[in-house]
Amino acid sequence: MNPILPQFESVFSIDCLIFGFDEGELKILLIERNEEPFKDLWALPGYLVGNDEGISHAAERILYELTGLRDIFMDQFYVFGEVDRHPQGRVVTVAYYALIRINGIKDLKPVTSFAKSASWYNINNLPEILAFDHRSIFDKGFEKIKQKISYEPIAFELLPEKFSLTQLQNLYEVILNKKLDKRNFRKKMLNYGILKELDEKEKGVSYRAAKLYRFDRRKYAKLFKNELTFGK
Amino acid sequence: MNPILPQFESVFSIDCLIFGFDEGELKILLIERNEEPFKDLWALPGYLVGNDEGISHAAERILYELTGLRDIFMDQFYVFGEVDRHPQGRVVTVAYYALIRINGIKDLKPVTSFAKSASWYNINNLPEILAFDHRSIFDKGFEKIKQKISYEPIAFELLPEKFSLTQLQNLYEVILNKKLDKRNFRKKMLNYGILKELDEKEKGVSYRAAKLYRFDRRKYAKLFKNELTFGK
DNA sequence: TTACTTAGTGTCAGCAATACACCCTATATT
DNA sequence: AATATAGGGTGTATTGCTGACACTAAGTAA
Repeated sequence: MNPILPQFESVFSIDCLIFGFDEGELKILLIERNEEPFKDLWALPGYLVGNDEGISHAAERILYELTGLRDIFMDQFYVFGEVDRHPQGRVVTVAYYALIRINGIKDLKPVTSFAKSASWYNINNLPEILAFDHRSIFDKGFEKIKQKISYEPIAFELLPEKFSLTQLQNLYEVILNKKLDKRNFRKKMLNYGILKELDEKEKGVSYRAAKLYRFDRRKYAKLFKNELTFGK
Repeated sequence: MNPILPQFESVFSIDCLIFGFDEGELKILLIERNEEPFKDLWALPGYLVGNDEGISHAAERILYELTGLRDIFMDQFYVFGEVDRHPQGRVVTVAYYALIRINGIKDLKPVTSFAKSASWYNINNLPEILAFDHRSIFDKGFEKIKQKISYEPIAFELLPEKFSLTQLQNLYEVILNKKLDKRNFRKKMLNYGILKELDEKEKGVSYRAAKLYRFDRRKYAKLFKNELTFGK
């Protein structure tokens, strides 16, 4: 029943937490495995690192192969290296998160043979069981994102180029898992001075259209002064 | 000149940034290599992870072998996995930082054969050249510590159990690399309510002795509410 | 007793964080 | 044309934290 796969001594892999924000929901991309072990279970997309391939290169390659996307915001956040985390040998995995803009690309075709499908899951509604230790990887990565969103402008990586303040606030609310006050949120965001107000408005809504903004990377650089809590 | 060492295909190692605070200076522990490659150069203490050994276990073991210390505050902070970072093969290294209390243990005897000595270096006065990519590892790790000290109570891991506010402030100043105002620092620290004032005073000083404090882990738990910047 | 060295303390101003509720505007419906 | 609907957009008062700033207190050593 369980076909014996080639045994390996010690290899590295990359596993990716690919976050996307769509229709007010924060989602991650999972693949349905088509191979043992954990055949038919959902897993984080990931793959082995080549023998002559740098870790960060591998991460970008694997993301590209799965999503067709390049130049994506991604960073490693933890290494999972317990001896028994892979039933067939020693696999140390470097976990990355990636933040992508889901525009039209909701349904990604799995490119790799070991997956039979890929789909987006709301982070509050993941499959009960994930393959390997992928549940812990998710937990740890989501924690990081939560922390990071409070002091780095990662939210903008998840939104379209042009977005409304309401969209931005929704994203913060979903990640932080709490309601924020609309007036305070806007005051604070606009005060940072890192948003550029555009001459455009939302389209296709059946109510008053909201102004659109763009993240101003240039101005953001200035904000780097507030890195540290202590003043004098 | 350069003896050929056994070639390996793909292994992983741990490298440790071991921070200590002593006599008002922040230091890290370096070893002087006794083996090629980079013989006679200074390097971060580290070693290969065993084939049947978990990453975190290896980190603790390696730290123990080098310092004789257990139950130390340590955490991984980054993986360095470029193909050419080790001249003799593919070595992916998981970098950890560890924070230890230097009490009497200033001079550690190297336990491993590949080191001929170990010593503490002031972080502002490291050797010009470190082995491998250890300089980048230091830079990245020190950045993390800097950030972390502003929102997690890691400073206390570096101080003795009982410490004065002046000691604590010195440590912050050294890590953040700036002078802090004494009154503001004390006000802020004491307001957090995570310090327990003791009935003891400094001893052996030739001036007015300072009150000693202890970090109150229990009360700290409460402070976890301030994790996120947004209130309502 | 004096000199020296570090410990220890309070206030004010400015700004950011929070709490809170109503009118505006674009579209869809009748 | 009038009305309903749904989300867009706005201001103020309070409170608490941050940061600037300088002198006295206490202990030791000579």
